[in-house]
Amino acid sequence: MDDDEARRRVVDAADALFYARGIRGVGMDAVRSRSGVSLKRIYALFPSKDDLVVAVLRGRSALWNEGVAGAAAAAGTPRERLLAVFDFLERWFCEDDFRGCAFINAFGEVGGTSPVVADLVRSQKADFVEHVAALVDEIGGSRELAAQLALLAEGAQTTAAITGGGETARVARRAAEVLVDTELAATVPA
Amino acid sequence: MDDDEARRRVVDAADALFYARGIRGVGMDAVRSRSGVSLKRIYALFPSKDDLVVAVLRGRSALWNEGVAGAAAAAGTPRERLLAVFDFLERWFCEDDFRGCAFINAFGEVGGTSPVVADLVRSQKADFVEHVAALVDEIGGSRELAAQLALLAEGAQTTAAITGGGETARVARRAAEVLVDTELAATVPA
DNA sequence: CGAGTGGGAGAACGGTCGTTCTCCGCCTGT
DNA sequence: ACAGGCGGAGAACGACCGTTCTCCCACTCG
Repeated sequence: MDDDEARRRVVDAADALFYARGIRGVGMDAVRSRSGVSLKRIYALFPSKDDLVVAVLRGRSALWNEGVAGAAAAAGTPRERLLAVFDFLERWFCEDDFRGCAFINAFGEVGGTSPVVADLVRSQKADFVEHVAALVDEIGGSRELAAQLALLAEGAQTTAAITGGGETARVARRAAEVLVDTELAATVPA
Repeated sequence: MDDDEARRRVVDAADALFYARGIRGVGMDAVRSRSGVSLKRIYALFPSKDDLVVAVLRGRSALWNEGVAGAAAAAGTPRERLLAVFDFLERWFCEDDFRGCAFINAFGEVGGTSPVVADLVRSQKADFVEHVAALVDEIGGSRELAAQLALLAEGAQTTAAITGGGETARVARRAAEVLVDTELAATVPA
């Protein structure tokens, strides 16, 4: 097993454990058992648990950006591209191990004491707003509309985490449609 | 100092500490130092840390319900009563120690391992949706509208926690106005 | 085939956790 | 004044944490 493979296994194991039990709720021994990589090797790859946490969040970030971009790419019209994020959320919410947004969870748990995690979460959320803003721009929407849609997406994530169910994503999508169509009607009154 | 006073001090201290550093990030010694109540007495009042966590969340729940109801009561029209929750959020977001919704934070941190916390958070969020639904009912809105407004409020809380700033609440409020007015125009087309 | 080395398993270490216990000073009742 | 017990301070305890270290096996290279 080369370093890349070991790294991947460790990050995957840590991601699943952190996500299920919280960061402080999992010890490095648990990461070792699940990944099958020795403690010595883990510490050779990640000098501290904090570094591992950062690697896990970076991985989540890449996965999220890829998923959101993919959902947009698969849609036809600019309006559908914008709303596609909520379809992506619905698929995600229905996964059986769904437990909310890992960034929000991490921020709530250690954001107050770990500046590196707090910054990472902040930049991830800022990236998301930028993504939405770019799609909103395609239909001539305002930056405020982008912020509103992002709010809906965040709310859907936490609500789905707590109350469960993919219906939450559809509720958010319908709200988003109203906001989008209202803005479109106002700025381009046919 | 009687038991009620001691209980209040312990819960207040624990609330502030848990909120700032996360539940697992604060030891019982820290609760003792901040509350000025001896460890022995704390354990006489709360048999375990879990019981203390539950008491803290119940206190937050009471405070939240009271604040939300107060904001609604202070507003004039039914529409303003419904939107008042976002004004309440704005005032809250601007407090300098604001760090998001304690229920969401607790759920993310220990919801996966502590069923009692998970249930408490679920019921708190369900109560909030009921509160919104009652206000929505006053203006003849649908239950879906209530869910959408709740989503906006949740999203505003997490977004404000991460990116900071009370502007988030105003963005959410304006989105809520669009949703409310659209529904009103559809069901009661003057 | 035999010396050297890299990596695995897991013990060890210092620290902190939640919880309990010990000790002691102080109030009470008579 | 004095016995008795209540409650406070904080030491003690066992468990677990993040991190490091030791030991040993297995493989490489000559």
